[in-house]
Amino acid sequence: MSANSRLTIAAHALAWIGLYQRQGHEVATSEQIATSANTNPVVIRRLLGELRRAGLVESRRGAGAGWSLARELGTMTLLDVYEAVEPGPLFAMHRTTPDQGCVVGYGIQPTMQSIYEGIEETLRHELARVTLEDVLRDVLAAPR
Amino acid sequence: MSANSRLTIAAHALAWIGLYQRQGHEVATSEQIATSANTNPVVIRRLLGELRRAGLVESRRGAGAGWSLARELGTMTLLDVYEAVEPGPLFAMHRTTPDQGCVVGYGIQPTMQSIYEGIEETLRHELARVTLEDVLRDVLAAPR
DNA sequence: TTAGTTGCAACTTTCATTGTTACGACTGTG
DNA sequence: CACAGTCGTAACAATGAAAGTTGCAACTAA
Repeated sequence: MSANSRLTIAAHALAWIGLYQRQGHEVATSEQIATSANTNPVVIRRLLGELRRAGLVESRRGAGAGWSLARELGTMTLLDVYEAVEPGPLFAMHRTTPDQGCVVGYGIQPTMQSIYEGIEETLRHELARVTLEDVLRDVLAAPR
Repeated sequence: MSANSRLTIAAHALAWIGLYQRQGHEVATSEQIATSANTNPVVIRRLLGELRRAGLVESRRGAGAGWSLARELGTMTLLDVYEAVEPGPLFAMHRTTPDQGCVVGYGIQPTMQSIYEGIEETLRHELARVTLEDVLRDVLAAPR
């Protein structure tokens, strides 16, 4: 599966902003976050832009600009983040329509679709059980 | 998420072979399955090759060659298929190592890793609940 | 006014999957 | 034994998504 790292990077960014704010800073810049995540600031801005549309963060422009949390980390779950940054479904159907004249080709897509929907629902429940507060706590608890 | 269709196509192929055998045929060819799935026979042979390594199907060479099930559909779950055809993890880490000098950069990977492992375990349980017999039954029950 | 940062478009790079072609290996049938 | 049909597999092209990069206009605190 060609997994992408969007969820991971988004969680990283949120935890970073949250910690930075707890240290007394107002806003964090995409440059700082990109340095921590070892990637390009534009990648971070794109991701945070999606999180802003989902109401998880806010941005300020101009000098002394940057990003801040729109809600407490404890009220944000990985499901919120997942829905903000992951567009498509977990499993894909055939890239081309299967032979509709064949019994299997005809019935396979609705069948798999319904199975996949159930599985994705379970996945959502799992993601909803973890808050970003949990993530930050675990991050800080990592042994040095 | 760039979902791929390997699990879907593999389930399609297994259901097709299973149904074909119930109609009294010994083996199914990659050509026939490819026609039903509307793809290339080599794609099917590659996938079935992975399923053979996992002990789900058998192949016969020479004239009158083709593929047959190694086990009953009722004893095969989507988890068996998933493990046979999906190599990587569901979610990826950063593509480059995050800044190990940063507290978040240092702790984020172990943290997310452990969360993802729990989620994948749940996913496996869900996949294990569905047999290929279930899939074929649903496929045949699709309204015309 | 200036410096620092976001917002965003456009493009390139990278990578996995899928699709395609080609051909040797194998084996049942006549 | 020759032949036809199919698998097994390598090599390569095509496709598409994500990530990385560059450039610059817009904005705003100082």
